[in-house]
Amino acid sequence: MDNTTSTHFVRKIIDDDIRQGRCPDGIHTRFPPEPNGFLHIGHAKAICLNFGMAAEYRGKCNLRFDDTNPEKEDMKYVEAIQDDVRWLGFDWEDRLFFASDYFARLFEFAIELIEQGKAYVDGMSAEEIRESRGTLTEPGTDSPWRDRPVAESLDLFHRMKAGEFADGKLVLRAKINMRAANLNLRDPVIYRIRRTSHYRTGDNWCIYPMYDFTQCLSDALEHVTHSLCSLEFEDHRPLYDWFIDNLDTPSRPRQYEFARLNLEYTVLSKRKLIELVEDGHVSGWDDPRMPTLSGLRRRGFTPKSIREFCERIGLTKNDTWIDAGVLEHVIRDELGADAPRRMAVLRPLKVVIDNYPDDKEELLDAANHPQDPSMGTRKVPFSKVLYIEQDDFMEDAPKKFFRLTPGREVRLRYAYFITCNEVVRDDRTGEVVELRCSYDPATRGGNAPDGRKVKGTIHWVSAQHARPAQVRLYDRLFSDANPDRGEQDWKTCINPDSLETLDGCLIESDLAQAESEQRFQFERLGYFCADREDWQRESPVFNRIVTLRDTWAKISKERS
RNA sequence: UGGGGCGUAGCCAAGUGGUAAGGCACAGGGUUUUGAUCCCUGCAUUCCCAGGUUCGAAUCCUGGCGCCCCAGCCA
Repeated sequence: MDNTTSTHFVRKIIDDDIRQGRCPDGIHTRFPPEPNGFLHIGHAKAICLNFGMAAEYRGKCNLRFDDTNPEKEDMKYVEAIQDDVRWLGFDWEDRLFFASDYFARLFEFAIELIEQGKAYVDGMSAEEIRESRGTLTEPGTDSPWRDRPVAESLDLFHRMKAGEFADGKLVLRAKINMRAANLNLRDPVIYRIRRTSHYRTGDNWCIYPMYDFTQCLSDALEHVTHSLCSLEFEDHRPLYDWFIDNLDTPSRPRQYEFARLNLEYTVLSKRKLIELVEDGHVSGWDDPRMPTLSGLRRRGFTPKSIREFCERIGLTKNDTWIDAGVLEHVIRDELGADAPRRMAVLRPLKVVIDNYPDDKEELLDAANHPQDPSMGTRKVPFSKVLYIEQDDFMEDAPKKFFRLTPGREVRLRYAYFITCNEVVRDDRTGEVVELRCSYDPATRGGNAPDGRKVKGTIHWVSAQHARPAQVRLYDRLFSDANPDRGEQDWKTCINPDSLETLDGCLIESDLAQAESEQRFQFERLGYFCADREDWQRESPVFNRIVTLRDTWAKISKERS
């Protein structure tokens, strides 16, 4: 295990700030989601960073909903987001905030700006504003309203608030510099009229502040010391600082930017995730194939594994694409150590042990975790008719196949050595429907007293004791590592085989007693989780979280 | 042709003038009643390129090149 916690650049900044005595009251961060969608693994990176730094430096981290756009936001998202942050393992204590709670303060700040002659009410249309903004290479031009008297702007702004103007008729703009090389400084709009009911403030307001104005001032009001955001806001930092420098704020926060996460074989843009949900490509925000936290949770990922993932991917300003294998690795690593082992047969093939008494049954000892005796053992019932995995039998087996094949002996895990003597086929289809085998009573438990070895060990269940279950096999949602690459529409590379539902699975009987969200290793297959939504004792449903590493699959794939 | 960032292995990532950490992936070997786990071993003569400074450069200087972001009354 990797024990080198990196001193990434944010830690260095904080260390330096502390050393220089810039944070006398400790460090204070915040996670500021907009409640317009569900949180995904990319947000987890930000959450772990913000709450993580606060915890590490014994500071505080607020949860603040950045809800300044009533057209997109909704209460159902604020609830889902809180659930997800809590599930991830973080606690904002009594510091649950909403930017919308600051609307009155923000309005006052705007007045303060106008009074200083640093903001003005503009009467140009959205199109006119866009045209006068200039381009990347050409400067913008001043609005004819730019030098409107302070008193007039003040009056107009109050009347905007009072609802005297139609949507889009007027805006409040910061008076900075229309010729600035940084477009964000070309007199940005800071308030717009939007006669839309807000999910929290209702119809109290018909003017709403913009992000740039809201974010920095909210940070200042909350005494945030380190405002961590993603790289696309780097260009906004001068604006962030401009508001703070020009207003009488209770504190002086600083913004720092890091690169957002890109993960192979998925998409992490809110717009695209919404589209996947709304167009029915997935069953919902919590579909186990989704990179959302609720999706990962339903799939069976643990909060700890997500946190570990966020630790491993590092924190820099580089554009990064994280290998899908990293996520698989962290969950295998955790569950490999923690998950109790059970046997389950996903695609059953009937096996009859001819020389085993018809009505006999016995209970065999099986370890719940071979590497961790403290997890104990259990009794597994054995009888004449069993089921094994179809993949564990091959009629014309290549040399390297060391599972069951006619005439060869294998071990049934924790049970007996068996030999396949006869293959029974369906008369019409020719399909193998049953294997007739014999067992060696001396090999009870899986060891031969004469010391003979078998190369293969396979899992099994007893026909009369096993319970039926549905198992859902998940694969990556996209067939291309980067669905946005090239000209193609990202939706053309949605993997049509990302979900396979298996209905005739047979599981050890005690698995049917599991609680929803309980995780197990199905030996030789992978890690599985009792579905959070659909699990029922009468009809168990398991989701495959991830397979075990499978060298054989690799070998057999190379052969074909 | 503007501004802001970023370039160290297939993917992440340390390193800040003293001779390229670590993880993932991959390959080989050992242990094994899970083809799993675990354990070894290998995996950048070179840090985007080219010059320069220096006894010594991924680190400093100069000049190139490449990639990402910005022209919402979104965040």
